[in-house]
Amino acid sequence: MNELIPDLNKDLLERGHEIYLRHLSVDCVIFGFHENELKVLLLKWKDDGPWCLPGGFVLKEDSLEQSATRILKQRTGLDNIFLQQFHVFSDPGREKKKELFRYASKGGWMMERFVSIGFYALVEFSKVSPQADSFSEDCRWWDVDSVPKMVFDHNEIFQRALQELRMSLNDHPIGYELLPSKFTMPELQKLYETILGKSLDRRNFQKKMLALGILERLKERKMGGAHKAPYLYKFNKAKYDKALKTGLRGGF
Amino acid sequence: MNELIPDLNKDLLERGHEIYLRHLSVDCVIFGFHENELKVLLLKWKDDGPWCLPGGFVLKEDSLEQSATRILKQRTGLDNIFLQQFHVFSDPGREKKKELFRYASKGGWMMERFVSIGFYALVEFSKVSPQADSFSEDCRWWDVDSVPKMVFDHNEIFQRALQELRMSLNDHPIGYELLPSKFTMPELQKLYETILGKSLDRRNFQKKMLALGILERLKERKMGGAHKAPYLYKFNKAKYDKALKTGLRGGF
DNA sequence: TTTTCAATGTGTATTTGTTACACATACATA
DNA sequence: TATGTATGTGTAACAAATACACATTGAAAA
Repeated sequence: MNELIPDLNKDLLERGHEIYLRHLSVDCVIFGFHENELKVLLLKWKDDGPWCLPGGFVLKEDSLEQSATRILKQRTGLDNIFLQQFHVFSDPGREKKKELFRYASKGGWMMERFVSIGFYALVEFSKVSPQADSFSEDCRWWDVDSVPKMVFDHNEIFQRALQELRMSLNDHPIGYELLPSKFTMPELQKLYETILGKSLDRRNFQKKMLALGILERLKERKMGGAHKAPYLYKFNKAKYDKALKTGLRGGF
Repeated sequence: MNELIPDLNKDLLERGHEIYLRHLSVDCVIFGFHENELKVLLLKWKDDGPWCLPGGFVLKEDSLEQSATRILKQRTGLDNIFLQQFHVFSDPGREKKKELFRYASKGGWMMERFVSIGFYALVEFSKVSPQADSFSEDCRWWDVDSVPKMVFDHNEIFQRALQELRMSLNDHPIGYELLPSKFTMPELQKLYETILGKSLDRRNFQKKMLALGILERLKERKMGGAHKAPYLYKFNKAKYDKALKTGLRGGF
């Protein structure tokens, strides 16, 4: 439980409007990469409730980004997470069967309509310790290819996040937030293949990545594997950040 | 005045929360193209108030897209406008000097904090008849290179919209909404050059555009110019729409 | 009527980037 | 010590982007 932000309880569910902006929620699609699989962190509501995206509300004095950061801190224990606003979900009928949510009373603020801002986050899998809140009985990683049916429009939000992530891959570098600081070229390639959902040519991938000029090869090699030891690489953070801002591909 | 949606008046400004979602607004960056210049449609508040982006609020039963569509209909008279959600502006301090807005009383809902969803719209200049509302004394097109200082963070919203438009140009076709149905290749090129803010090679531009396979050359030529008459083209709408959805550039 | 001018239509060589593919190397295991 | 498999590297074929030149046309000027 975070001592600064009171965790939600039944009372707060009804009086949330005293500290949160009405009608606004934030849903986070938290991506991680582990054992060559792209993962997403999901919560499960108590009493055998449905799975859902980690989400929360917007404090009256916070921006959306601050709110998302707070929510991510609660679920992952991490600060300084890569965050990207990607879409606002505002279909008036998006919250189907909300009345079944047993923690909200009929007239409470939570039963009002919510417009939700979708963020996706990229985190280093090994640094995350999934944390459930007082409404959740479980919080764990799912493979992106087999996420369960979720509440409301959360499957749609997740799919949209994945689509945005894929598209951004063509113009922006990725990996710094998802991989450990030292990694091998095959690991980086697996990350790309996993996000894109298709396999790439090993040699051409290496050429392309190196041509971006954001990688530095270390003198070490990764030992312990059953085969030839691959080189370790790290990102040149300055060049990586510049590529994040300016984009990679020229176009017109 | 729209008969379905009551125009705002002083009373409604204070009781807006009865029909609108609190804390939520929509701001629209409406782009048009005229005489080889990219234009944006701005409003000016009455009594020599500041310039601002056309905006409005979200009816309790509407999605953001429906709200933006309604606002655009009011300002331009047009239906079926190309609309693109691009960013949410939620800095708690974004509405500087809001207390100077003389139409809102101190305790009224409008003086509460607003989070604004930015949309950009592309419209055919010649079809638009700019319409002020009861709060505005002027509504007109500005060249994107010389927009005036606007209220709150509206200059930032505008710049962000322009940036998003530029970036989308690399992956998505543009022109259908901004040009008349028949246009010449030089006109299309001018549109690209204006949005990108740089000049392009005439011959290579033509090759690239034709290679996209979304254009059809007509047998007519555009007569009346002082020089050789250029061919007229039109978009193949089906292929254009497909390219809008799937994107143009392969990437990985 | 003829000439001139400026913008349009079209083609080609060069450079750059992408794709496809093959062989040598090295580490752990057997 | 031999083996298998993943890694490191190079090159030819192909496609795309760029740079650049000359012929054509219509209006306007001479």
